Amino acid sequence: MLTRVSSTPTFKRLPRAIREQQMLDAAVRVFSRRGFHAASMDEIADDAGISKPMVYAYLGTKEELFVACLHRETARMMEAIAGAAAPDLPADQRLWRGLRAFFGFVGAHRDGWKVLYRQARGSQPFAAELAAMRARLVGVVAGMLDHALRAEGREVAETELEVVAYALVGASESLGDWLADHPDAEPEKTATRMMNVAWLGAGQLLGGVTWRPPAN
Amino acid sequence: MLTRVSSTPTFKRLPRAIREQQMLDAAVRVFSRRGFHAASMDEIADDAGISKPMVYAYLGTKEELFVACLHRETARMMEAIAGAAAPDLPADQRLWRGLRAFFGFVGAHRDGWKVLYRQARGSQPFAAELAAMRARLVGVVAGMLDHALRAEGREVAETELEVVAYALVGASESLGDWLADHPDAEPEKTATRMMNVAWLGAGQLLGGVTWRPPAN
Amino acid sequence: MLTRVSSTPTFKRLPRAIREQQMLDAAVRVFSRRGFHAASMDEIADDAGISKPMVYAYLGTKEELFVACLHRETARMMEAIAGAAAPDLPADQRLWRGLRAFFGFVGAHRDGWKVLYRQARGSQPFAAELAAMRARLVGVVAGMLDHALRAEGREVAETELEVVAYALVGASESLGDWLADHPDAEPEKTATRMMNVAWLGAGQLLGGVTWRPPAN
Amino acid sequence: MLTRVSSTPTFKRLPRAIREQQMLDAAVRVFSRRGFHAASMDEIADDAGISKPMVYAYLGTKEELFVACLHRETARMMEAIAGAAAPDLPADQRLWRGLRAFFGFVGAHRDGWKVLYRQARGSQPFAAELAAMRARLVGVVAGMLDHALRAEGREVAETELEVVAYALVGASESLGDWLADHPDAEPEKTATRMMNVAWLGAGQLLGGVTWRPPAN
DNA sequence: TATGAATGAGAGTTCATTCAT
DNA sequence: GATGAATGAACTCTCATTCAT
Repeated sequence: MLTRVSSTPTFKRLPRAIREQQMLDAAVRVFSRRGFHAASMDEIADDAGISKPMVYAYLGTKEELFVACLHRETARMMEAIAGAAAPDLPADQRLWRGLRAFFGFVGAHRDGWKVLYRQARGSQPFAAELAAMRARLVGVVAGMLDHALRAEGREVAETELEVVAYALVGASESLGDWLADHPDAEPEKTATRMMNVAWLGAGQLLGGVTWRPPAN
Repeated sequence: MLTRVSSTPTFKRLPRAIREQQMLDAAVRVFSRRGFHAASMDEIADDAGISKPMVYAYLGTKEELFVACLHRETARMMEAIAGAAAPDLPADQRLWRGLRAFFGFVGAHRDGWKVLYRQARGSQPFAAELAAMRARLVGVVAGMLDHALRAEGREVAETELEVVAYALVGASESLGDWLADHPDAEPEKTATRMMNVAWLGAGQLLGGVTWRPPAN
Repeated sequence: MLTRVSSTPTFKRLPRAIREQQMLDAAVRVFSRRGFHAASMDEIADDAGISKPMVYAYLGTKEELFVACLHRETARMMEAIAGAAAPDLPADQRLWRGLRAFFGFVGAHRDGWKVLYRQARGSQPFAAELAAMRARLVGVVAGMLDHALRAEGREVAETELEVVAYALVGASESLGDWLADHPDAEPEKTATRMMNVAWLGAGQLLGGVTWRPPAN
Repeated sequence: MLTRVSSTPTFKRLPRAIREQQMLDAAVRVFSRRGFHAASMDEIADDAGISKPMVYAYLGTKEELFVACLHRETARMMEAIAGAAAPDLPADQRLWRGLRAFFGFVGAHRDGWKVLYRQARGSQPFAAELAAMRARLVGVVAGMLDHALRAEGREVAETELEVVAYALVGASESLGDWLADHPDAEPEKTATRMMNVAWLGAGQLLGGVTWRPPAN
């Protein structure tokens, strides 16, 4: 029930760009708290301290609003990672810095991460967006592995590489998700652990060691 | 007058036990297709070929229905895995069989998997259920690693082990998710790949090789 | 949700007359507990230890069932009162015995009374039934007053009498209602108090004393 | 093209305060017509000439809406009575004016009265509200009696007084209910009759005359 | 620019009632 | 005589979305 509240208007007539960021912040918060469907435009507007029609005027439909959140968070994350893993570093350095940036981002933007990882996934309209981002990540990781591999004069089928990369990305996502739910966990430590699993496991593969299923 | 005779008579008045399974099947299908919120009880009832009130009479609320699905699918999956990874086998054998069972299950019950992995996760009321299952898996995997480790006279802090196990489980889940979306992919092959990453990576760790973050 | 319960059937294949009374008992209980609308045929059948179709077979529609309850309780109450207030007694004796019987009935059949007084009243389909019963009571009371009056050689317009009688009946109903809600109250005492108000007030009127509104 | 001009434009976009009153009016009408359970929010919205969501937005749940009606009508009635029966008048004057105000209110707000008297009573969630109002009335009446009594140097046990007051209030309610169902009845006349019963009956009691049950 | 007022459409849930066995 | 299985129809409540000011 709508109860009348005499609210002291905090800031009015803000320039559009700022209002939009406020709204996106609120939307990310609410989507992360409730999930896409359970989130209501009312709550988002409230949380942004603004009236519903403004949200529609600036960011459009609920779906469009979610996509906008997705875009912003995706961009932020990819930027953070790309900025850290400079392509001219040696492979292990790149991987390490990438992981550190990734877990750093998750730790600093837990809400954004939940939106990205938990809401977008599985909801048909947004899965594509997410898949694209993951594909880019997988590509980058596969590239690193391939590079390191060639440096040692070895070569592995592309599919093979991709699955390994996919598994590494998946493991990182899971650990990231775990991090998002544990406010006290340290991103840096988590990154180190992931690096251990990733680099050593991959390293073996790259070194030519392979496990093969038994005959039966 | 033309009387239609339906060659396949839609069976009516079925005993409860059967109807319940039909409903759960339908529910799993619809939840996997739409997600929890977007799924409507109407669609589930329709898909089960029965009227809505029966669903409520037998399986209760939408939430309770979802939990029932969750239970059934979780149980099925854990059974499949536990049945395959007999505890008296050597660690690598257990891991391998467990993974094969896991990917086999995902391949055979893609809908069930989506419900488990994509819907339950992140939706507050169900996350706990899921987390419990994952915890059991992580525990089992950590146990395997620990066992293998001790066999070689080595030891690793429990937390360390758990994070590694968590990463392996996470990677498997991601690969499972990927499998669920690629109808043509072969579960066995996916299992093999995962085994490679897991066993080799873990093997290194167990062998005492460790990666350390650089000074800066 | 319908949960399967393996119930040990208490008595089966009872003769119709008994089953009907069981059902009416259950119905009165449930209607009194929940009110007409909030009561569900399911709960009534359950409370009677019988399946729903039997209720329909024996007592018909929910509305018909309620009317049946109404009839039975009304008849019981009128019987109790009529049996006590023999027409050959002096007026004050009749009034006193009638009141005692009335409050005795309410005290002994609190559920029945609630059905009568709280549910039937105001619900269009049943109000008539109730109004009829009240009319009979009012008639009896008015008759008593008239009789006593004539014995003293006085006379009062019929309308006048009826309103007084109506007020007395109303007061008794209210006190009855109060009694139904206070399990520890003593019916006899309540009857005495009502008798005081009724007999003295009426007595004055009958004695020719009248209160008149002031000029303004 | 024929453009219709509605001479009485159905005003739209009314301010909240007005709409709320319109809704309450409609709700009282419908609740009185159908009873709480049988009334549907659809019908109430229709009757108010507005869409359902507005009702929910302004007045909340069906239950809350009913309570709001209850509050408004209770307040109105108590105000009418309290305003009439000024405490500095002699007891009989107060009683008379109170009764006149009461029956005047019932005559003028028949719908409101039905809601108060017939729906709220017996429905668990609202009975308390009603009981509170009745308790206040009973208290006031008992106070009047006590006052008049002491003026004559007499005294009666509190419980005794309360039951008498309760009976008087009950009688008035019943007469009020009768009035609500008889559009042609005159409130003033009904008040006079009630006053007769009340004042004379109470007067006797106050004068020390008492009726006692016979030995048997 | 900004918002209170307003609604169409639909979801979950329950219930009286009836078959078919 | 007795019941488990089954449903059409309502009803409460919510939400994304849009006017009109």
